[in-house]
Amino acid sequence: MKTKIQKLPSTGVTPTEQIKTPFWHFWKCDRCSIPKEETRTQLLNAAFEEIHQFGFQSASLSRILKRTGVTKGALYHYFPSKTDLGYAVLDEMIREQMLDFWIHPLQQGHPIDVIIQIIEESGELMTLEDIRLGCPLANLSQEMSPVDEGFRQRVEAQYTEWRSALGAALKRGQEAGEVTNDIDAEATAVMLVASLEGCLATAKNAQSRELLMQCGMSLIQILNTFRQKEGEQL
Amino acid sequence: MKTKIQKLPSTGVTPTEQIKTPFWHFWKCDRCSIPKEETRTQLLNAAFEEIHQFGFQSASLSRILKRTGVTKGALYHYFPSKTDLGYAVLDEMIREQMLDFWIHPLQQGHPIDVIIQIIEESGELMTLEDIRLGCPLANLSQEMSPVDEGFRQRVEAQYTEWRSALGAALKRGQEAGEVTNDIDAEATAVMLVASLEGCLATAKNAQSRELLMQCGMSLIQILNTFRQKEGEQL
DNA sequence: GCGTTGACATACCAACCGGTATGGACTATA
DNA sequence: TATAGTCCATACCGGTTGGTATGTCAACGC
Repeated sequence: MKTKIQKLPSTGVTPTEQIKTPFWHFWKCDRCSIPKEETRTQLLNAAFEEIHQFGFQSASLSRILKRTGVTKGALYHYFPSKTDLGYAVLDEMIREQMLDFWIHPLQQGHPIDVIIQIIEESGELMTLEDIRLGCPLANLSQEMSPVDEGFRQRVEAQYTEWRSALGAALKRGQEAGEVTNDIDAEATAVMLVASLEGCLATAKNAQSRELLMQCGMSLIQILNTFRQKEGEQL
Repeated sequence: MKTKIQKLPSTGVTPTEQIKTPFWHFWKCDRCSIPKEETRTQLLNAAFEEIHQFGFQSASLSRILKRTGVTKGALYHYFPSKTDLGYAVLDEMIREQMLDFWIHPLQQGHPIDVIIQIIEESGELMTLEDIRLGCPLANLSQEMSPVDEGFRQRVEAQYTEWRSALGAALKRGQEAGEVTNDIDAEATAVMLVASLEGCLATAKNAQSRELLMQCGMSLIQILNTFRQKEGEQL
């Protein structure tokens, strides 16, 4: 059984600032759960930020080294190449947040309620900077999928996991009589992920929270049409 | 009044191959309407392809020059910088196809029918290569919006135009009693563009036509719920 | 004929890129 | 105490980048 991060008792102090960051915000991994800040972790964090800002191909190793104060020798001690550094960011940092943010919450509760809640919360909590930089997974996907097969497959694995979790939740909802049988759970999951990422991309280019909210609201409206109407359980 | 490209009388010869390429296919501008292949046009075409493949930042001027056989002197004669070359691709090539593909068709007909038709046609007509490379507008948006304000604004202008055209069409449909008044035309337009680009991005990373179709079908299903039900015109 | 202009061509540049070779400090083990 | 392995640090490398300075040459105006 996996332990999940819970809301801490209000001590008045914000602890790791990792608590209130949902939705497309799911990647906000910065300095999350640092056992000790070893060189590798530092590099991973800096690489994440660099890639998030400039994309992978335009990410500069020397800039990463400058940020961290780490030397090139150290970097190439831990990672055989720039590409592998990118893979590590994808596998270790981005994936972790995806799990916390979507996969785990989707495992229980009324699926439509859960999804809507994640959307609403996150729409409010995202900073403009978050909006401006966009979803790291989507960024890497768009940039790297035609260029590097390794990236493509890793990203695809994460999207597949996301879609599966959504699809399973919807199907569970259908069996529980909470979700209409009019929809194909799997196809709807595909569409939902696409639309969510599309909303993020839209807001990113517009650098507009308003557009993000508007887009989210339309999605929520659609989600509500997926509810099983009262009195027509099979 | 603008003249539109029509289906040519069937002479058995494919004329400019520009005819059957709808939907997210809308950018397929390659060698479209060449008055004479002057150097500038050649550069523009090659730059488009290079950027489409590698993204703008990783697009290589020397590779563009190699492809075209044009020299660097010529390039810098027509374009003051790499960035301006990118702007030109955006403004002259991508925009043209956006107009042909979405803006103009949306100006008449039953809006929902028109949208569905574009989706269906294009889902079938896209090649795997098209899917793999994704929508050039979305690519540039994702890559450049956080990095270069000039790109961001130009891309945003095109998205705004697209959304406006969709929103206007939906509103027209509402007034004509074809589209339900339950939806907010503008918000729905925002969501539609987001979802369309999301579908494309999904299929791009998966390199899967099947996923594209699945995603498109879900969207079409949603679009159909926007139809005004019979007998409840106000 | 003569100067100007547009349309290139050639050569060159500093900056930066990812990557590597070498070596040294420290630690754990034999 | 010798040896091996980990964890880096420094110096260096060839290749590529976007950009520029200079030159050429035909066309055109006068």
